[in-house]
Amino acid sequence: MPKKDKNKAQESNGNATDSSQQKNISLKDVAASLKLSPTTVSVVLNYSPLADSIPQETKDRIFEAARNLNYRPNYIARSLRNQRTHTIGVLIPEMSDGYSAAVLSGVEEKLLQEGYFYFVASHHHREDLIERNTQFLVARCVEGILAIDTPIHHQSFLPIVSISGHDRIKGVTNIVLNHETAAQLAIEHLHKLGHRKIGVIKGQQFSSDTEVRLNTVLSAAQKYGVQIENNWITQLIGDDPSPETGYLATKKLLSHGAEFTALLAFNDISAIGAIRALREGGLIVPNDVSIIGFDDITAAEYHNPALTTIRQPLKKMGSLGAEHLLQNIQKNPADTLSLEITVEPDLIIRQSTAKNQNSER
Amino acid sequence: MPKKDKNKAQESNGNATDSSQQKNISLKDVAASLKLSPTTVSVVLNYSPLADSIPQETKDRIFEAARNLNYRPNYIARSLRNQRTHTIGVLIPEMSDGYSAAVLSGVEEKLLQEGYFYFVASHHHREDLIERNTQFLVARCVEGILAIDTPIHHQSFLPIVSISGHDRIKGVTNIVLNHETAAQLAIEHLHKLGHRKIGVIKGQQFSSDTEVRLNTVLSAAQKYGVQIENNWITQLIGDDPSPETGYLATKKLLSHGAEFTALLAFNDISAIGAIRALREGGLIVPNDVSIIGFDDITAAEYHNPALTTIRQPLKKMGSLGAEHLLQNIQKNPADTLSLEITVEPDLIIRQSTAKNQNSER
DNA sequence: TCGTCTTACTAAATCGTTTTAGTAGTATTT
DNA sequence: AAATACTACTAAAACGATTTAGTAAGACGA
Repeated sequence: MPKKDKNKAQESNGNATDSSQQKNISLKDVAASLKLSPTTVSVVLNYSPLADSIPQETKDRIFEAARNLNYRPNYIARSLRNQRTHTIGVLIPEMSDGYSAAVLSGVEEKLLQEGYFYFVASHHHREDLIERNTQFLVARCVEGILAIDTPIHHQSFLPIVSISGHDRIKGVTNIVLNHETAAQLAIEHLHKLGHRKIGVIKGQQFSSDTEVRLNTVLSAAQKYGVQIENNWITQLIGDDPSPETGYLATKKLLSHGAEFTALLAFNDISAIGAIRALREGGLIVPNDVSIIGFDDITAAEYHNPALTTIRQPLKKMGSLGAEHLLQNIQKNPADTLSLEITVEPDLIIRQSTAKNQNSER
Repeated sequence: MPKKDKNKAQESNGNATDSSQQKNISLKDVAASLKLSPTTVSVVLNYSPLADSIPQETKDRIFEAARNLNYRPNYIARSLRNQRTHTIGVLIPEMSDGYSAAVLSGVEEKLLQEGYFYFVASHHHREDLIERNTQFLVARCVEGILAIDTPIHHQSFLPIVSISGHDRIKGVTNIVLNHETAAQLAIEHLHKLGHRKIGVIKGQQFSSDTEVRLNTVLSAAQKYGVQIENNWITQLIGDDPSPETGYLATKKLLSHGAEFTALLAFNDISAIGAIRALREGGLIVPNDVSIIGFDDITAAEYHNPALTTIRQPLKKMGSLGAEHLLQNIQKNPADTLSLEITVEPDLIIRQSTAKNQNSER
């Protein structure tokens, strides 16, 4: 009776087409094809210690059958049983602003390495969407949440890691830039070039870095004896992710004749807008005004003039964030303490800053 | 015996802290608290037609209990039972190149609207990673795959939509730019400005648009009587996503003294690199050479000079792709036909192109 | 020879839902 | 007054894995 030995999968697959056709093979099918129980097959395929007593010969048969039938464990069933989804949720303000994407690339690399996937949800700086998306992610059974440049107000039963967030919440790990060093690098650089009067473009209200950035810059300025008058400070308005906001902010600054010799922009995007506004005002960068950006996005290097900027290690911040989130997931939620991890900025000198040539001002 | 009426959830929650503490409430818990069966609770909460015979009063009690206990159905259990994950997989070359992010923002918007989430996996143009990531996504039980600028070689039992892909595979829906129009817009624009000798920067070998882009440009050039010599064509080499590749390609072009008056770059990134190379070669854009980019990434507008470019509606391509993928998922896999959906490019005129002033060449 | 150990497995419970197939009890029809 | 239909539910199977708690058969020791 050789016919009877034919296994199920082969029988069900009438014409021998390529592998794209057949219905999914379950553990039960593999077990049936071997006349073993699902239990045995499961423990063997999972290298469970329970399989210690199973003879090697049987194990080999099981592995072979699994291969031949192209058995792929059903992730959903496994997740249900094990109460692990190996999935995390990522909250970002905006997909297409460059910043989030840079951080995400670090996040992705680390997560994939560890067998995790992630869901992304963007909230466009709207509080209600942050709340809603968080709930969606929790409903999807993510094991933790990574909040990129996104304010987090309540603590949660899920592990949370916040990247460039500025709320101190119990149990939330923060990945932040060393803002003191960043401000110091910028001010020191301009000071060395002979600038003593500096204008500043603040970030938008909603941007989590806005406040620290300004404060650290002001105290660094004081330390170096550099002058920053209140009316040399302007602010980005609105959530347009293009340089337009920086352009408008700088126009306003110029309109009341501020007399700084260098300008410190909130980020590279706004620095680019600022340069355009200055050029339209007849001021050449860096000859008349030096300008320094922040972040070091790709465009910074290839802008004309190439931007001097304070680089944030965005990709690294992403992978660090992912790493700590996974650590917290492993841990008992009770003993995850609030941690703050600081990464260091770099000063990248290019062509948008130069020696102060205004002997007068 | 009033004590006995206390329901489970209240009992288990010793001290009345905020909602962040309690363990998850299951359907069974809700049912038990009402002394009903899980069946009844399930049909009512799902508005199943089976609930028709349940009196309104009972329904109200059920809804109320669900609210009070803060019942959230377990997505995993539901997915297992219904064989639907409401999750799709997205393949991209690179997270941080701007292009993918722009498309993704359209994808995300559409998917979230329809209650779907997505997993992203990037492959950095490596065939083995494309293969591996696809398998990972399938193992995660995604309902379909969206391939962004990613070559797809085999058909699959899963619905696939390809955005800017160029393989025609049975059952795969393609979202593509109208490349003929794009080429025509570019050549026509340069022709109108008096340019008759045009250089071209081809894309990398691995980029799916490379071939069509060149072919459509060549035939448009022929149509308009514009000259493109073979040695005025250069190619991007390597997978550096920065303008460096465009810079190097253009250097090479200049090194053997090509005499074009306008240059058509593969994309905006390479156009930016090209401009730098030209400038270093003593050629001013657009006075000496006009240059036209492709894509219209954000940086294009704020570059100096602002780039004239052919805009691809990337976000729209993303949302169209997502839309069609969801449609194919609804359908019977047998009757999804190979479809090609074309989107239209726009010519965006800025400052990198100008009238041909080289009377001689 | 009885009891204990080891080997090589398996039955059944479980994760949290949805769905199929009932079942009492009452109301309506014939 | 029996047959039928409706109301208001429930028990149990199913989705596809993992894990707990066995069991039958043979080996070994006292």
